[in-house]
Amino acid sequence: MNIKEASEKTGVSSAAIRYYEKESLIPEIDRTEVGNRDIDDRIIRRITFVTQMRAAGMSIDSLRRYIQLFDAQEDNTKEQKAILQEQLAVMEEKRDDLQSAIDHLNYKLNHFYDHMETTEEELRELERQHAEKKANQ
Amino acid sequence: MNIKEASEKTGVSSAAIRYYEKESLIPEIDRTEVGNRDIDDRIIRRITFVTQMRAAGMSIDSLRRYIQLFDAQEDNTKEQKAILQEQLAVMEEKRDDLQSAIDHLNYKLNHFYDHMETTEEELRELERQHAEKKANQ
DNA sequence: GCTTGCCTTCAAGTACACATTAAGGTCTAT
DNA sequence: ATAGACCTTAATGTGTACTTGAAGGCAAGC
Repeated sequence: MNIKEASEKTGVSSAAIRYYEKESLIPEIDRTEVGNRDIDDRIIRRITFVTQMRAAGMSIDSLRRYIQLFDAQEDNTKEQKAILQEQLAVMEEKRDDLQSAIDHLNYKLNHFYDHMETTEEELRELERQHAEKKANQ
Repeated sequence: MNIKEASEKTGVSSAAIRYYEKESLIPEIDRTEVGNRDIDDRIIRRITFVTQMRAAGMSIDSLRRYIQLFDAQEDNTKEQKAILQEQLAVMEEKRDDLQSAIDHLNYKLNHFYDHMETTEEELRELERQHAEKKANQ
């Protein structure tokens, strides 16, 4: 499969696929005789994995670190698990934040009045959370 | 309240507050006699609103458009509601995507093997979704 | 009167994640 | 054999969302 077909299959642009390869987010891709990339299903799966993690908010840099660990020969399953679990925690927090914002918007929609501004109670709660986060650092 | 206190209260940097004002995400802030910003709770609430929507993935540009509509004199409640509802839909989709990725990672953690790559079935499902999205455009 | 610490504006710099362009190679069809 | 549609690398450009730096003003404390 050439890069264009891979692009169409994954929804990731050709330029982005080359970029991912260069940045070691996906393995080095085999080449045809004339030097064109020949992409197989293993690569497609890796691209798809990258896309999912990117959509979930993982940065190129974090992804590279994880993948390098993964590709290393040593048995670092524990470390890999830890990283996955860390990422999972980040994503769950993101999801919860998103849910809060959704609740907030739903509230505003239901009480459609002064809806652009946070209410006093909400503000106090947010301030409390902010202070808490700071204390946790 | 000066800009530094406002920054500490909201967790948004002084520079970012100035930037938000310049970009009309928050109203023009009152000044003291010497020209320093004097920030009241109304502004704090607006900053907090912006922070929430930003964290939920709303761009500066979309936010500005929404806020400009809101600040306009005409009665455009319906339009505002529509925009809020649109944003709500975007956020819910984001939350669901995030949940899918979380499920995916959890699965990988539980079947810790070949976990970096998407399975064949998942791949087929993703391809299906991709085709569907394309068809919807 | 000088340092410290806050503030101001305006311009320029930065990080991320690609996208685009340039210059050229290969393959297929007409 | 020339066009068209792919491909390659390398360098440069782009948009977003700020951050940082320069140059200066104001007020308090030593």
